[in-house]
Amino acid sequence: MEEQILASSSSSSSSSSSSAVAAATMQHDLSGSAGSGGARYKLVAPAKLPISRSDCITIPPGLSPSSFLESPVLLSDVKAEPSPTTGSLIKPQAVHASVACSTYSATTACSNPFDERNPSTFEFRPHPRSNMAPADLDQQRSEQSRQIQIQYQTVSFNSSASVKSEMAGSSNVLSLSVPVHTATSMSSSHAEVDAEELNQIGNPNGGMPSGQSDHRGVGPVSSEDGYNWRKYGQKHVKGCEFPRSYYKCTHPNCEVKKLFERSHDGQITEIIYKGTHDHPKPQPSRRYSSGNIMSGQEERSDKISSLNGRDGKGQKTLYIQFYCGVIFPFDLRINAFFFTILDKSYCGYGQMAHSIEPNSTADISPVTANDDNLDEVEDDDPFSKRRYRHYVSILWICLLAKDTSKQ
DNA sequence: AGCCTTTGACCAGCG
DNA sequence: TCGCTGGTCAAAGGC
Repeated sequence: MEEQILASSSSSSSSSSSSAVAAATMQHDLSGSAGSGGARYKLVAPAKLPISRSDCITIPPGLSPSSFLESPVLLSDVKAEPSPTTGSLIKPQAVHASVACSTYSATTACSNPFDERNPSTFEFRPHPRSNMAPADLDQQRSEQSRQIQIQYQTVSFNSSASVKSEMAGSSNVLSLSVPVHTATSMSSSHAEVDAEELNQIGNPNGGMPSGQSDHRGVGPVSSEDGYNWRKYGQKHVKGCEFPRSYYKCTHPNCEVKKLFERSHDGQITEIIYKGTHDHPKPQPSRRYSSGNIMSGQEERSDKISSLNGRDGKGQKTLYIQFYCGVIFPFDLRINAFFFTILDKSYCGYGQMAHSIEPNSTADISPVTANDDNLDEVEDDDPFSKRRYRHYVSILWICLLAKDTSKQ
């Protein structure tokens, strides 16, 4: 099998490209961080990216992701909904392109509105339209000292569809390094890569099966790229600070392998994919088993029900997962929008830890797009301009939270 | 029972 | 041939 490392260190051309970027800018620079004492990562610049910032949908200054919640959305079942990126619809080229562009800009929007200076972390600012009671707001203000924070997990951008096609043409091996700021209290800091859409795109946690440094059996430590992987070896490679783990795709006759290096604190420092899946992603057989995908209704209700949980210390830990998607008025005949999740990894996965007094009645209500917008979708006039005013809109969804407190 | 991780041993390529 | 290295195998054990 011809194998070749793509996106390996640093092609100068990529570093000069403004679009190349994302991944590069999110990489921790290893070479110069020897004295930092922090996590060190191999610098693996992305391959040349065919997309450029200017070509993409851009988010005007001052516009927060929450603004996109104005977009109409049909989100009864995100997973099942046919859409250009779920693979259940044949995607017109134009639409495909817009997905790729939106992907990029969405990523940009993810970091910028929260903290442009530090793409790795941002503060979570509850949406003003959230159904938080005034008392809750007061409490929220009073607790600024323990402000809700989300550790934002950055991932490489070379997982755009455009990149995929370029990569697929030249090699079936992808190597990338991803700095991942994992939530220390949860093994499931994960970003997800739609591997079926993006084929072989590395994802830190994403592809992370239960690693040896994970707490086995605790939390979703699954193959977040949608495929199932089995670890078949681990080796400490010379020159590498951390051991390298070897994984195989568990699908019969699938020869795809992936390697990744993981630091002691759980951070993924390098991922290498070898081969290409010649099979669709397996259906998740159980929660967290593969890609932690459940039906939208099921997942939401599950997370909603968990919102009120607290641990023994009165600490309430919420895990908020951001989704970013594109809405396509794909089929006017059936009066339906198709919401396509662009991949959570583009948007980040964050942990929000929020302290709530045991006796407090304050509960944080999730900022959901679907709640606000379903009514809009149910507009009487199926062809109203209002309905389709956002022909292609980026939508941010805060898909509720997961509480890790013991029930 | 099945699937997974762990881990030492084994194998192949290379200088 | 030998030693080194990266990759893989497979038994054992956990979940």
